[in-house]
Amino acid sequence: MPELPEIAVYKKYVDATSLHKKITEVEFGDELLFDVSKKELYNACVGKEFTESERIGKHLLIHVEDNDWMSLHFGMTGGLKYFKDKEDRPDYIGLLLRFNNGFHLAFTCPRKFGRIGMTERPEQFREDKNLGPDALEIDKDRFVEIFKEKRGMLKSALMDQKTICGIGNIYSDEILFQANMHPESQVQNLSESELEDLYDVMQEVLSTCIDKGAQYSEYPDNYIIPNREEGSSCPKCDGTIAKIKVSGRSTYYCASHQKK
DNA sequence: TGGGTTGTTCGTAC
DNA sequence: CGTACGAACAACCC
Repeated sequence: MPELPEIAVYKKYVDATSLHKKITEVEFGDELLFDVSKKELYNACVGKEFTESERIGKHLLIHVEDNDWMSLHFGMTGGLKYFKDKEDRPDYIGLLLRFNNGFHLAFTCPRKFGRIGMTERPEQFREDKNLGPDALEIDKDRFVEIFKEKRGMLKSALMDQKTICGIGNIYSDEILFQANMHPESQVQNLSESELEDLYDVMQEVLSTCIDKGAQYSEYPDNYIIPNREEGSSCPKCDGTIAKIKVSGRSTYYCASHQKK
């Protein structure tokens, strides 16, 4: 379920399992490559090690020793699995790397919206993808500056990857729920102090969710994510969760404590 | 069975 | 140029 917190957890996972081991084989499953051929990717990786990784928004970049960075985008259903035994091999593999210790790293993606590429360096990638500052790394002043210039609906702005990157449908709902703000509020109507509050809540939600390993079941009791269902009772007040469409996406909020 | 789904991108309209 | 909307992508899940 890949938005910023999930990718942050994938980064930790890659760092803990897959760095500094020689890659001995690369296998391709479902076609997820863009701007790189199988041959290029294969030649870039075999005989090399991963040295470090970086997260930019919902993208994970992994540096190949003496070479470029592999870029992973997880779409709606992408995931990673590090495994050794055949019976642990996951389904829906898009890319499979074998290491010299007998383990494998699989990039899985049942719905095939994931993308794998290569890029020279992270900053280049950010420019090419037209990504705004990362939601977790941006500082408060810059956030306020950017949002003061924005128009349109608050939820759309939070989800717009070129405004800030990393937040998608699920976490924008959570941030607005915790900030007591309506998803359809117009950004230009927010005061500077409201933008500062929004920033603080955004940091709090993202870091909490990363701390919890992006496991919904571990999230605080007053989060909407585990209660993201029309008609369920609000975990923060005595309201009821409503469902609307914003930016074409299903949006859940509490009309009692999230006012426009 | 059909509708819904955590993401991105495109065309179109304003 | 920035924003809004719908459709498309693919396949699983209930």
